[in-house]
Amino acid sequence: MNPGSKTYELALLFAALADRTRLRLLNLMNGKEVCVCYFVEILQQSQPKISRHLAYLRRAGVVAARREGKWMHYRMVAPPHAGAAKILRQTLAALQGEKAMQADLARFSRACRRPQKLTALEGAPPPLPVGAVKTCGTAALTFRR
Amino acid sequence: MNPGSKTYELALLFAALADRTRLRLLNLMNGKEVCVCYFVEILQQSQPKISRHLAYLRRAGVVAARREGKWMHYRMVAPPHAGAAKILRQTLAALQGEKAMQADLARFSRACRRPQKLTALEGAPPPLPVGAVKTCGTAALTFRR
DNA sequence: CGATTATATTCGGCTTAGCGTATGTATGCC
DNA sequence: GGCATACATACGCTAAGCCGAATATAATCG
Repeated sequence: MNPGSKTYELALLFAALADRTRLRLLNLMNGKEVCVCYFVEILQQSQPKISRHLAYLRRAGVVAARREGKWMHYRMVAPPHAGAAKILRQTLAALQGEKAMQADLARFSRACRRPQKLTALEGAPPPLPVGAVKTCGTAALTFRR
Repeated sequence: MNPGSKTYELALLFAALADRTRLRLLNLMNGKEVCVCYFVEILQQSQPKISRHLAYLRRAGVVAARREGKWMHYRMVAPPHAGAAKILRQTLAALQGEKAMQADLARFSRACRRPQKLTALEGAPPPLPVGAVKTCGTAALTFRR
């Protein structure tokens, strides 16, 4: 299959990436599968707002969701288009250079280390590296650190 | 200077790329400086529409313009952010795989070879490879805001 | 000067995005 | 069943994008 012959709309990927909140979400999902409650806690944004942006990413085919009881886990999905996947990888790499993104990740690992300090995360399932969970078909993405 | 420490908004670049017409324009500008009349002719879109999208790209800092008499030439400019520049390059490379983009380029070179066949391009300055034109620093533009 | 050419901007309408708020839905627990 | 939790979606709003049509600007030409 020639990856260039597919009529994949690159513009749709860019529309999905054209929002700061969504970039922050993707940065947090880089390499792991994350529960929604973590996004709400780390980004300090309202739950409906987080959920709406996750839905946007899901409709754009950039992420996939998995239910585990009450909780929903989100992970990145490799775009079928090779060029799009490369752009996404490049984007994640660029985000890692931003101080705000690094701060998000720092808050994230802090929350993971001491979930008891955040009552909002009591009993919440911890994030797992992508691949550690059976994802029933949809390919997950592993971006290098 | 750490390229990642700058507060460059990646989301703005993605917003600029999140439109099919603008991607086509960028694809045509890849490596050369192009006169607006060529865009109108190749894309077969109205002149105001082309001009508006070029203005969008200009405001996003992705392209720059140079006036030559009646004509305006547009060229791409490298984003100051290293990661953004990489993403832009990657995007251009991905576009080259699309058949529609290849068709645009084919129409382009055909128009360049026989400008007399297209009365709309009679006397229009031909596109030039980037670097072949003196761009006079930043003073190339005289747009009112 | 006026006329023409090339390009830019404005205007009005339509569509969509993004937000806060409220409400719906799915699951688990008693 | 009833209730709580975790998340998703609908609603109403404002802002912005995109478009065609009309108009403005800038340079050239006679």
